[in-house]
This record gives sequence, structure tokens and C-alpha cells, in this order.
Amino acid sequence: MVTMNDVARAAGVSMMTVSNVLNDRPRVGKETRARVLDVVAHLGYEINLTARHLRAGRTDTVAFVVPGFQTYFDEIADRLAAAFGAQGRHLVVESTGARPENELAALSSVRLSMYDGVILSVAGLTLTEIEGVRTTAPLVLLGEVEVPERFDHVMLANAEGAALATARMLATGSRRIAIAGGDPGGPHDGAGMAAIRRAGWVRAHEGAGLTADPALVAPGAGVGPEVGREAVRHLERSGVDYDGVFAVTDSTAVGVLAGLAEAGRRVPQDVQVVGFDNLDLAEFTVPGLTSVDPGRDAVAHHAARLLQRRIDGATPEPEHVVVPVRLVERGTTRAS
Amino acid sequence: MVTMNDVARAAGVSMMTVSNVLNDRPRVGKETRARVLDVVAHLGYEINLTARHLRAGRTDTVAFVVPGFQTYFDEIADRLAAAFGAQGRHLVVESTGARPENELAALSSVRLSMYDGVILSVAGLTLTEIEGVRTTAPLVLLGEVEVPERFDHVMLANAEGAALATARMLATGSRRIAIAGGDPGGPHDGAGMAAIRRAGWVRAHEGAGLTADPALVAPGAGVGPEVGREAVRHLERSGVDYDGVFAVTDSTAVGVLAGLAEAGRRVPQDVQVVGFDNLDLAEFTVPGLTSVDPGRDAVAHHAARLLQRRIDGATPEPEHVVVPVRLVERGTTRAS
DNA sequence: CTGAAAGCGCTAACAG
DNA sequence: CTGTTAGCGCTTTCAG
Repeated sequence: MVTMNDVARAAGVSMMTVSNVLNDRPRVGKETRARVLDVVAHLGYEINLTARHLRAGRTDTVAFVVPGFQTYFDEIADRLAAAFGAQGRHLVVESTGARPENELAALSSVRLSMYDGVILSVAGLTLTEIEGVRTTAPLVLLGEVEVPERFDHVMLANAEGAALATARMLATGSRRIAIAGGDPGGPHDGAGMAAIRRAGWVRAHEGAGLTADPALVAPGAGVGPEVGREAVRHLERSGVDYDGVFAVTDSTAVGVLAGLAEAGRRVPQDVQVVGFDNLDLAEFTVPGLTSVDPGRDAVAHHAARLLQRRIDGATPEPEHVVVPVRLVERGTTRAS
Repeated sequence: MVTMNDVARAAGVSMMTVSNVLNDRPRVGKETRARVLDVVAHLGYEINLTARHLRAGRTDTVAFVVPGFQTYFDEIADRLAAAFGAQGRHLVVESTGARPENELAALSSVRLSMYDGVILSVAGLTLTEIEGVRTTAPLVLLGEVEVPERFDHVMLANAEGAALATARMLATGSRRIAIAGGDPGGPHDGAGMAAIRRAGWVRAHEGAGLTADPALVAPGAGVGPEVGREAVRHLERSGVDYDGVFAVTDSTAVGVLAGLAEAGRRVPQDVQVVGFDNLDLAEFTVPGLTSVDPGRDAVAHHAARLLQRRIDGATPEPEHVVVPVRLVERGTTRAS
């Protein structure tokens, strides 16, 4: 490995001069600079970032830790990358594989010191587990679960969104609205998030003077398409009457649509469907998926802003941002 | 910030002992160990990875650099994370935003020194641009473009897959098979990959004694769903006759299905459709998407293996792996 | 079983 | 405009 020292020696200058050249600092003579660059190219020198990081005390890199690399997070990640890129910082994405122990590891430990800051998307941790975390590193939590007061936190208006979705279907004639995805079968399969969204589903019924029927909560842990399809299959098998489905995520909704097609139910004539996330994909399902838009731009914006102020060294009051949602209407709901 | 020195002082031992305790090295007394751990907990000490990295000369972290965080790459990333995790290494994912200059930056420069190795998914770079790269860091290239001999490279059997897809539709009666996605309108929008797949489309026609009609190459750069939908809209507007569509990626295919629904074409009765990638999503479109499966497990396996041997310090002959593909038949093609 | 010294590669601060 | 000094926080020698 060729070091800065090697370059300095070969160019007949001091290391400092090499450093100054490489960092585009002004006070270096033209010829010296040229000679140094020449030697750099010749020797194939590449700066050792690790050393620079140690010296500088920062890495100019922030991490976005997600439960998995799948959809929804990718659309947040792109926005975060843009936000941090604009500040001259790099974004890296790490996955916990949805394993709570990895989420904890991302929090409590060591790896924080590799980054100037971390945005952790909490999926599997409980409040108590997070309580135990003692870290002073810049950290912002993302996600639809309760977190301790002392952390910065960005979450969605989950219950409101779910209520919005449900109310929309009630308004256009559905009376038996099932809910698919995130059943608390497994502890870390979006169960926390789904519970809040289920509360919104209940609330919307109440708001309309109706009662949500527990028989319409389809079983199945997780929030992927397979859960949505299984939910519909379950409804069909059980013979229960239903004329609407609220899917706790768009990903689930895609499976719901597949299941309904399989069962020969027409959407939206026989069954209306609403998802949550408004993924790019929602525009391309057949029919287009009506979905709750979580304001990803706002989520990314707030996460980046909150992390930034911690990195800047401030120790402000923790902020808990709830990003408002809105309903985007497409073809899986009937005209109102 | 509390350092190892602080811990040592507070525990009345040397730094070395603290280090030994923290690294679970054997030759430390039971009581000493307990005392040290106690102080560590008390002071909230966390090891500084940057310093360890500098000292150790490695970071136990590898990077997967992708054009964007979207689908397909996420499904590779999950597999890579598993493969490297099993070796006690971390995987981080970085996005270039599909900008060639960022791909180059990922290659040539600095950032390589942050990682023990890099897997770069090449999307926008030309052969000449890659030729210019001089790096000795462990590096594996992924992607459907030509790369210099001297790099390890994993790619798919693109032309074969495209031919397979096309031949399948020809075998079940399609005679006018359009191709959607990756038109060389923009230089860095999957154009290289699409060109190879288009060659497979041509070859399949020849194999059947037919000629691919250039009028059936739908315009539109990129490989996302919007391109697929626009492709169908273009075909419809142009009034050209078609009874099959090969979409260069599944993502494109999703848009094609949306476009066909919009145009009132029945799939697969009026128009057959085949995609490429066999995304998890392919099972959940309506109807289910017939798709070329690129053997993602194999891709991830080879990429990890090739990188591993470079990290291990070997300088073996560069390997160029072509991963075989197979066709997964679902509802967008007719029974054969 | 524990400690002291040396240095990984770089840069901030200060001289010259 | 260029060089010297010192040290970021840790771990690998090698002594005790």
C-alpha cells in the first residue's frame, strides 16, 4: 500500500504539502501542486479514508438502517440519499433482516461510531428494549411504534390514514370492510404498526355509527403480498360476507388484488380495496390502487433535518414528528 | 467522548487489559475482567471503530453499490447481506442514483478504502470509462455490460433469457411480438442491458424462421413501469399489429400489463407477456407474470465468492461468470 | 496474567 | 508558500 508519506518522499515535499494538494487547499505553489499530482497518479496513490476519519473525528457518512431492502424503504432511501448528498454526506443503507437483535446492535453499539449519524427504522423492537439503549450518537428513529421520549422520532399519522381509507370505502357503499396484513401472529412482523392502523379502521366505523366486525380481521403475520392473498383466501374459505378490504400496506394490497382475482371478485364493483404507502407501484396495478399517501418527502425531510441538528452538535429538545397523510384515489374504489 | 484510556484509568488497569477484555481474549483474570466490564458499563464506553479500522487495516464491511435502491437490487442485496453476514462481515448498500460519475467515484477513488471490498452494479459506465479505472482494492463487477478482462464480473445470460421468453410466445401462437423497455433514448437508462436482450429477441425470431419487425421495438428509455405503459400506448397509437410483448424487466412488464388493461387487450388471450427478473412481485400480478428467472441466488453466491477470494489476498485469474437463466411460466402466457 | 512502547495514515496548529 | 510537531484511539509486539 502506498501512503501519503511515499508520495511526499517521491515528490520531494512534506506530507503536509501532499495533504494540502489533495484537499485543494489554496496555499500551494502551482508547480509543486502539479508535481505532487503527477507522483500521485504515477504511484497510484489513494487516500486512506479510515485514517482521515480517525483524525477528523467524522466520516461524512450517515446510515439508514432498515428491516429489509424491500419496497417502501427504498423509496425513502432515495430521498434521504438526495437530502444528505446535498450536504456533501454519503448515505449507506444497512439491513437488520427484521431481526430485533440487529436493530439493537445498530443502536446500542459500536457501529454508531462508523457513522456521523444513524436513522433507524424501528420495526421489531419493543418500547422497553429501546428504553435500555444508551447512546449519545446522533440518532433519529423512524417507524410506527412507540419510542421513548428522549429520542427524535418521525412517524406517520397511521390511525388517521387507516380511518381515511376505511371511511372512503364506507362512503361509497361498502358495509363489510375486512382488514388484511400485520395480524399479531408473529411478534416482529409489522404487528405494532398494523395494530395502530387497525385502530383507525375501528374508529372509522364508529365515526359512521357502525361497528367493525372482528370476523373481518384476516389472520396472517407480516405485510407482504403473500399475506394479502392468504387473507382473501381465508375470507373466501370462511364464507364471511365482505365488500371491502383495507390492506395495511400497498404490498399487502397487491396480494389482496391477486387473491380477489383468483376468487373471481370484481374490483371495485364487488369489493373495494385501499392500501397504505402509495408506492410508485400503486399507479400500475390493475385497477390502479387507491392508497394512503404517507408523505415520503416529508418523512425523509424531517428525518434528515432532525439528524442534521444532532450532528451539528446541538442537544435540542427531542422532537416527535407525525407526518400527515392523504388519500390518493384510483381505480380500486368506486367514484364518490 | 470516553476512550479506552479513560476506562483503563478508572479501572486501574492498562489500556491493553481493557482491549483484551473487550475482544474476549483469554488471558485476563476473572476479577479484572468483571471490574473492567463494570467500568465500561458505568462510563458508557463504546469502542471507536474508526480507530480499530485504522489499526487493523480492515473494516469488516463490504459495500454493494447499486444504481438505485429499487426492486431487483433489493432482492440481490438481501442475499448478499446473508452471504457476508455468515462470514462475520457487514454489508452496506450505496446508491449512485444511476449517475455514471458516481459509479466511477465508487470505483476509482477513495471510498474503496472505507471497505474491505466493493461489489459494483454497473449500469451507466461504458467499457472505456471502466478501462481507465486503476484500483487494486477487492472489487467485483455486476451487470449486463461488457467490462474489461481484468475485473471479476458476474452477469446474466441475457440474450439466452430474452430468446427463451420470445420463443415461448412464438411457440404458443404469437407472431407479432413487441419489445418494451430500455430503448437507447437516454444513454444510461439500461440501454446496454436492453440492447443485449433485444438481440435475444431477434435471435428467437430467426430460430423460428421469422424476422423480428423493427416497428415492434417500442421507444422509451428506462426500465420502470412508466416505460412499459408508454410502450403499449405507443403501440396502440401507432396502430401496429401485435400479439405479444417481451418486457426487458419485470418492472417494465408491470407497466405493460397496466397499459394493456387500459387498452382493453386481454392477457394472455389477445396478447401474451413475458418479463425478465422474476421478481417476487411476478407471482402477484393479475394474471401472474411469466418471467425469466435470473438465478439471483447464483448471482449473489458468485459475487460473494469472487469478492471473498480477493479480500483473502489472492490475486487469481479474473473470472467472468455468466449465470444461467430459466423461464418461469405463469398466467401471462398461454398453455403450451 | 498484565503493562509499556510504538505506530496504523492522516491533518490541525503553528513555525519558518 | 512549505515544513515540523503532535496526536486522533486503538492494538500488535515484546517485557515483565
